[in-house]
Amino acid sequence: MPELAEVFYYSRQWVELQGLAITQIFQNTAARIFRDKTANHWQTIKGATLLKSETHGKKIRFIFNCPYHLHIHLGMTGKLYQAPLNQPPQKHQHLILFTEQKKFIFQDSRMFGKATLLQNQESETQWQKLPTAILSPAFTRKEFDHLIQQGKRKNVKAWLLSQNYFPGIGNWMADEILWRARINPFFRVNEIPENNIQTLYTVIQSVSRDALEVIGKNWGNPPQTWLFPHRWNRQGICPKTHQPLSYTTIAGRSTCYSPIWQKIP
DNA sequence: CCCCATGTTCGACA
DNA sequence: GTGTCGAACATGGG
Repeated sequence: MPELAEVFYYSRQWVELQGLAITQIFQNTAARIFRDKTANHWQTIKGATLLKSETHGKKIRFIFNCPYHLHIHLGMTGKLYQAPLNQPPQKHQHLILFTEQKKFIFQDSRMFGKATLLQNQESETQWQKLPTAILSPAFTRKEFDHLIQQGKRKNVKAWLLSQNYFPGIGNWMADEILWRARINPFFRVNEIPENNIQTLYTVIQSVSRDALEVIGKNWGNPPQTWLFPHRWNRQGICPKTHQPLSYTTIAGRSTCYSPIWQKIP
């Protein structure tokens, strides 16, 4: 489920961990989410305190006052939340950080997510190497043109889904972006009409911003003026044309678009 | 039973 | 080297 805004939302569910000392750790060590065995020093965060957390695209990291940082990727079904200490354990809770007051939980049924403990220096190095965030001032039109050059032969949807280029964009965001920019998802990047390029550049940023505003803060429901609420059932109606939406598979992902609105020239 | 799923990675192939 | 495609990962929902 999690894309840019959902990942941010979940990262905030652990915000109250900040300043609390971790008294105990529970790990379902057999769970696939621990498959990156870069460090096996999980017990060192026992007694540590969370200083801060941050997200970048779909990645989250937690910085403790100890030699290791916790990196989390939520995969398809991962979620972070807190619960009272006396709440009985639930299925698929693979990592639990206990404090005196509450427990902080990483739950993931399909286990495509990941939890990794990285030495501070290694964590820093990896974080510095991440691509330009869409909402950072460095995401300039010039930078965007560079990404267009790199992706020109690719299918536009596959290109938007590349985390190296557009960190945080996932399947529903890619569809929302192409719909708002009126670009047909079957296009290749170099087939995008010239006068749609600037729109696309703008829309990538506005969809990211809007998603964070609506979903990132309180998991609100996006308005009916977005493609979002119409794309889930197979009989959606385009809010622009009031005609049925089309459903197909592109780049191996389910794709929804409005055929007249996102017309082929 | 069937098909589908908001993610990523890897191998096969044109 | 490029890009595309399908499968795989593991589970639950309709």
